[in-house]
Amino acid sequence: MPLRRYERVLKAAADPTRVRILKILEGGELCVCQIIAILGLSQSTISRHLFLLKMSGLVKERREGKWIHYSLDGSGESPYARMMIRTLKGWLNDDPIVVGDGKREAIARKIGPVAVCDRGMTLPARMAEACRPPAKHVGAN
Amino acid sequence: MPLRRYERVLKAAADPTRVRILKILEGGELCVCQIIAILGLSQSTISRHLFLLKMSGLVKERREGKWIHYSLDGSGESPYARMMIRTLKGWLNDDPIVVGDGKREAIARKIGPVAVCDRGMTLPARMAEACRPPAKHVGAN
DNA sequence: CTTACATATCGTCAAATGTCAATATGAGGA
DNA sequence: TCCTCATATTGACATTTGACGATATGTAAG
Repeated sequence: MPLRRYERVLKAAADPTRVRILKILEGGELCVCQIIAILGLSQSTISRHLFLLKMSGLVKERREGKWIHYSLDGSGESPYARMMIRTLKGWLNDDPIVVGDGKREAIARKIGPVAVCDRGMTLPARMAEACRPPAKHVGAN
Repeated sequence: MPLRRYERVLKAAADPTRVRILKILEGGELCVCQIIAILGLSQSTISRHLFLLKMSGLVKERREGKWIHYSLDGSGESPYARMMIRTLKGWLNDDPIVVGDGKREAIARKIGPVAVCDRGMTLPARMAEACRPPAKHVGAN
């Protein structure tokens, strides 16, 4: 039933936190701990969002030892995920929240997953203070 | 704030009832009473959905005396609504619910808004019985 | 087979969402 | 003006959703 599939993809892409995840994944795969550090939300919250994104076919996972790396997918048979991923690349690039995430994404990529996990899934304060930590609930912005 | 605008459009388009409205509007404008008759939901429910669709820029309204006609919009400055409307035209066309709506849509267009309203916002039983009335909550299907 | 650690799942709570019945609004006609 | 009728708005209620802390799972290392 296509409507169900459509609904899952659209609902997955409609949530602000999940779009933020999709946007930072545009730069390539990231491990869960990096995503947690970038968005500043709890580990269980991020895990749940990743699950929903995976169910909709928007992202895929890759195990590497203890770490799990997520990346954009859109290779499934449903056209919805593919279209959303492609379209999103041209959207929201000047949104302040997305820009802030991008800065923290750069830091997380530079220091790598291991360093992020060692730090308890946070980014170095001095490097990250330039870009304010994200609001707990995006809706508040 | 683009993320807000994006969220409003995506959330509007993600709801099954609202997609159904968008799909039947692809055939041209319809008055509220026709939409009520086609979807088989309460008048207040339809009115609320139309409001959300209007706020997101996906539909626009046109008064004509007592009647208000809704049609697809997507002419606003935000690219989100425009893209969604264009993309949706190629999607869900073989979904059973959308197909059923299409049959009732044809009936509603044939007999016109006045006849639909006179009948208390329902379609002629004999003509409509071929296509089962829609489930109250789409999710049940 | 333990320990340590990255991630997933569960339980709970508050907020948002969808639906309906009832009521309000507002335009046309008597 | 008053009535009728198409649509909008409100209030109540159930369901869904997103957040978190606590706990479970599973892999790597010792």
